[in-house]
Parts: sequence; structure tokens; C-alpha cells
Amino acid sequence: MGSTLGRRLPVMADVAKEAGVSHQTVSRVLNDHPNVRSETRTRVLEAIDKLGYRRNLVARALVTKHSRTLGVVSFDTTLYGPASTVYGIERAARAAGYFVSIVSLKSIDRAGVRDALDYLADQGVDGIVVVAPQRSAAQALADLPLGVPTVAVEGGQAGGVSVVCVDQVAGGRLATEHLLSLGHRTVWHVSGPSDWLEAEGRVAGWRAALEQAGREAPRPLAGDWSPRSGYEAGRSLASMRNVTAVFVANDQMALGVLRAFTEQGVRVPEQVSVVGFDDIPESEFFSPPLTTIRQDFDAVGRHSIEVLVRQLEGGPQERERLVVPPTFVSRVSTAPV
Amino acid sequence: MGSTLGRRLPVMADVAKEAGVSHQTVSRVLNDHPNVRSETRTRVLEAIDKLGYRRNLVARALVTKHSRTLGVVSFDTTLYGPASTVYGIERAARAAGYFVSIVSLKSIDRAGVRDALDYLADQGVDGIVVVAPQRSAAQALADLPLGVPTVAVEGGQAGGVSVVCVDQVAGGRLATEHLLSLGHRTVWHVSGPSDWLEAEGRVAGWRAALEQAGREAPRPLAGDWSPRSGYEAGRSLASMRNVTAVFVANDQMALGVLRAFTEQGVRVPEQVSVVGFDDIPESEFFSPPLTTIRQDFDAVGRHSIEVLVRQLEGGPQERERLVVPPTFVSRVSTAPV
DNA sequence: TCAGGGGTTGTTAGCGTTAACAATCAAGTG
DNA sequence: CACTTGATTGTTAACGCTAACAACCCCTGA
Repeated sequence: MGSTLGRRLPVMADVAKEAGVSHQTVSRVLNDHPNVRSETRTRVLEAIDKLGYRRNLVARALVTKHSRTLGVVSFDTTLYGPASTVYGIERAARAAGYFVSIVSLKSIDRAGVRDALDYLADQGVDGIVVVAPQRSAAQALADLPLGVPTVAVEGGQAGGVSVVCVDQVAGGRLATEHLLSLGHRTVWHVSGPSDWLEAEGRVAGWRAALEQAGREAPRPLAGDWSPRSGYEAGRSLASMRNVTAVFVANDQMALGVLRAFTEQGVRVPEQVSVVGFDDIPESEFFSPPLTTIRQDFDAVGRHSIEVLVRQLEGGPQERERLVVPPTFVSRVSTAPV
Repeated sequence: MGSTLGRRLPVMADVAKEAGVSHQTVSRVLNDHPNVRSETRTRVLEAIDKLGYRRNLVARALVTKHSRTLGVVSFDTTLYGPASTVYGIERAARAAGYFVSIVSLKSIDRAGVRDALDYLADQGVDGIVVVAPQRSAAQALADLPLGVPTVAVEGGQAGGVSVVCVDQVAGGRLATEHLLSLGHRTVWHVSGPSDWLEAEGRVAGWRAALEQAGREAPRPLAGDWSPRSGYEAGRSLASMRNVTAVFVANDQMALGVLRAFTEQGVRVPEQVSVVGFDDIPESEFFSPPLTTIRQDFDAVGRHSIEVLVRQLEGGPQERERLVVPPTFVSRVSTAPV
């Protein structure tokens, strides 16, 4: 029994022998080199087909120094925002012919980000996308001397690397101006955690709109993005007499606010108007359906890959900064005073 | 100028020279071989440190035939369930020392699954986790002769491979029995798409509980997991006189049902009781807070990696089938008749 | 004293691919 | 007809690592 079932997977040399050519010619066919006689090409292709040959990408990566793999570092991909962004990234990367290797951090601190980056660099990724919504993550990026092209998503002015983000300030402004245009004296704000750049941007936009209208900005109530923290903020708000309009920094917290108001008998939008942020799929079915600011996470994901691939394939580029505008989504949680 | 700044990354040979040993000894230190004099070891470690050497995992994978990368195929990681599962998988894999490469499908059909699997196999992953909630995906798995160890999550009786899943039937039963115990005559059901195994399991559990109690099962209304489809089912339900209890196959649809009821002036739980499924973070803040069945996605993710790693490192194993029990979460959307 | 054996280290040969260069052949050029 | 040119193919040498084996050390015990 010359060969037991030690069925080794076929390698390039096997194909070469089968087709009666050299392994290099097989390589040429696989890599679409111009100078291969079309007859030879078909012969090779047939051999490949017959043997069920699949090129070994690891060996290829070793010699080319390119793995065609991109790394993604993200924070809690359980949240709708990060999940959608990563989803967009993954699809765009695949469309561009890259694999995606993911690291989800449960907390983003300097050390965590550095570890993740090291981990990916070790694996030999060609480029990295860091979904870096927290200031600390953005900072960690700044002082990393890693030799791999990197793009930051929501990374503020993240040092040294290109950034793709949604214009949070414009979003905050949009929400606040809408409320003001409805005749509300002022607008309260339930913010995200203070070390998140997105939270900061929304606060800035809210404050700017208020100032521009000559209104005083009340003290914002700080949440942590969770429905529960929104609920707690909502209870505070409900107990105050003069609140008629609230801009909540994300839809999940807005849900909590709505719940608190309902419990306290505060009617939305009759007594208080509420605007959220994100436009998660659920918002349309809240009670009442939530007016909110929509972020195009998919576009953010796609753009980040575009920028990264441009850097990868077009040689060293200038740092880019790509800003995606948010849009206003009108539903029923807001009404004139 | 002998060396321009052609700063090549250091390789093992460089470390070897620096430490005055052979490259093989460096390899031995890196791989924790027992027979290395501790003095030599420290010398090598120092050289590694000094040069900032990092082992090239691609070269290593080429010779060992192991990439220490696991592939994950999932469906729409934007949904809470898949997202949480993948999150659990990723963390468990990393803890076990594996990288994770992800492919998110937008629609799961046979061809899509096959492509994804091929794609990952090409990349040289050591094992694959397929989050295969649809019947078609599970079937695709059945007739794949791929040589890579694979585990299916929610894959029903997926042919040939080990499966980790939540006991959907038990969940459906739990929900229905709760409603029945509250004195409701019968329980209506808003189901998920019929080609999803999870949907099917929940229907089966609901039907079994009803039968066991000697009640007739009304015709289930089919949804597609989205809040909108729940909303539509809710409108139908609201227009019917005899509905007092509804088991909805996921929390998002339950939100839609709640919304429809609110619009039609049907009060929950006073007039109708509603039970959801999943226990997403928002459910607690629905109006009213939703009684639901909790799935431990994190545990599912962890277990799938455990099973896979066991297969990877312990040689060929028996097919396993690991079932995670769901739990009942009582809130305010249900009440006695 | 010398054979035997474990601990420690070095040498050599791949892993499967692509890059660089050499070789061959047919076609055109003066 | 010798000579360049371009297309096509083959040969050889890496890429950076680990496995297998060989070599050497020092210690033991007869």
C-alpha cells in the first residue's frame, strides 16, 4: 500500500507536476502575471481544479510580507454603535480583499489598547482600525510607535493617525436647535461619560446652540450610556418644575428617561420634549417614538477602511480627517411648548 | 555609510548573534523548552529586550501548521444576540491564546456559508465557530467536507459537528407556563422567521406547554425579529377581543407589540400580558418593563470556544452537544387575569 | 580508567510560497 | 545571416521559523 491515507493537501509543486510545468508558472497563473501563454494557463487551471489545490496564504504572507489581514480594536461590541461600526468595517474590508481580525476590549485604557495593538502587530496584520471613542484610547494611540498603518474611528484629534468620525458637535447642535425652534426656553442635557470624546462633542454642540440663542445652559446630568443611568437622570429631571426639553446623548439613555417620566406621570411630548442620539432600530417604537439624531455607522466603517487601504496601497499618505455628518430624525417625542 | 536607515526588523538570527548563541537556542527560549541553562536563557531574554525583537508568527505558522487563529462566521452582528455571542467567543478565544478572524454574513444561505468557510480555511485558521441560527446555515454545515474542526452555535442537529446552544424549547415553555400559571386561558405567539431554528424551538416549547395544559394553540403570527414586525403583529392582536396573553419570540418584537398596544389603547399588563425573549439591556426600561426569558449569550460564546479548543488540542473527540438553559426574568408586563 | 547517560547547544534541512535571474525560442531588423 | 527584442518558462535563492539530529559537556558507576 504505497500511500496510506496520509492525504497531504496538494501544494504548488503537485499542481506543477500535474500540469507539466514549473511551480513558478503555477504561481504566475495564480497571481495573474501577464506573460503566460493562455494554453498553459488553462492547463494549470485544470490541474488546480483537478487536485483541489488551494494556495497556502501563510507561506505567501511569509515571502510577500503582507498578510492581507486588517486588525480591528474595539470597545464593547455589544453596544449598537460599536457593533454597527465594526460590521461596516468588516464588510468593507472583505470587499477590498482583506481578512479582519478583531480584538474587543472590555475597558479601554492605555495598557489595554497597547496590548491589543501588540497582539495584532505580532500576528502580522497589514493595518489597524482602532475604534477609539474614549479619550484615553485616543491618547494611547498618540504615543504608540507601531510600524503598522493605523486609522482611528471617533478618535478626536488622535495623534499621528488618520481619523474617521461623525460630527458629534453638529449632532448636538442639531438636537438642541430643533428643541429651541419648538419654542423651549432652554434645553437640558443628559450626557455620556465625560471621558468619551463623543459625549464631549455632543455637550459642546448643545452648549454652542444654547449660547448662540442667548440661553443659559443648565448643568448637564452625566450618564454612562446605559438605560439605567438614563432612568436615574430622568427621575431627577421629572422632579424639577422647569424642565420642558431634554437632549439625551444616546437612545438607550433616552429610553430610561422616557421610562422615568412615564412612572412619574410626566407626559412626553405634551409636558416635556425629548431628543435622543444614534437612531437605534428600537427608537422608532419607544413610547413615544423617539426623535433622534442618526449616525451613519456603516458609512463610518466603510470610510475607515477606504482611508486605511489608501494608506496601505498608495504608499505613505497625509494624515486624513474624514467627518461624517449626522442627520436629524423627526418622530413624536418632541412638540412645541 | 555601511547601513543606511534600512532598519530591518530584528529576526531570530539577530538575537542569536547578540546573545552569542545559535538561533535554535533563541527558539528554545521562546518556546519554553526545558533544557536551556537559566544563565543562557536570561542572556537571550536580554538580547530580545535590547533589540526589541518580536517573533514572526507567520513564519512560525508555516512550519508548525498552526496559526493559533480561530475563524468565526456569524449572521448580522448588529443584532444583540449574535453580537453578544461573538463577543463572548472573542474574549474566550483570546483568553485561550487564539486570535479571532470574523466574517459577518448579511444573509445566510448555503453559498454564503460555504464561501465564508472557504475564505477562513484559506487563511489557515485552526478551527471555526459558525453561529448558524438558520436552518439553511446548519444544513450548509452538514455537507461541508472541510478539514477544519468546527463548532456550531445554535445549529440544531447540525450534521457532523459539535453544537452549543440555548435550550429554546425550554425557553418557550417557561414563557408559556408562566402566562398560564397567571390564569390566562391560552397564550398567543409572535414568532421569529420560520427558517430560524431558534424561532422553531420557541414555537415548539410554547405549543408543548399549551398542549400539556390541555389548551388549544392559536395560530402564531410570524415576525422577522424586527421591532416593526412586532408592531404589525401587535396591531393585529390589539384588534382581537379574546387576547389576554402574548409570548413574543424576542424583545425587539415585543417592543413593537407594546407600542402597538399603547397606540390602540390596550393596557399592559392590565388587559394583556406580554413576555419577550432574550433580555436585552433595554427590556427593563420598556413601558412597561418587560418580563422575558434570558439567554446567556456570553456562556454560549465561552462554551463554544471550550468545545473547539478541546477538539483542537485533545485530538479527535466525540461530537458534543452542549445546551445552556435559559432563565425566567420577571418584570411588570405580565399580571394575573 | 572508560563506557554510559542526561543536560545543553549547534547544525542542517525543510515548511510553501514569491522574487530575481537565467535560459530558451520565435520574430523582427539591418 | 548574425543580432537584438520580447514573450515565455525554468532554476535558484530567500522569507523566518521549528524539528530532527548530531555533538559536546560533565557526571556517574563498574
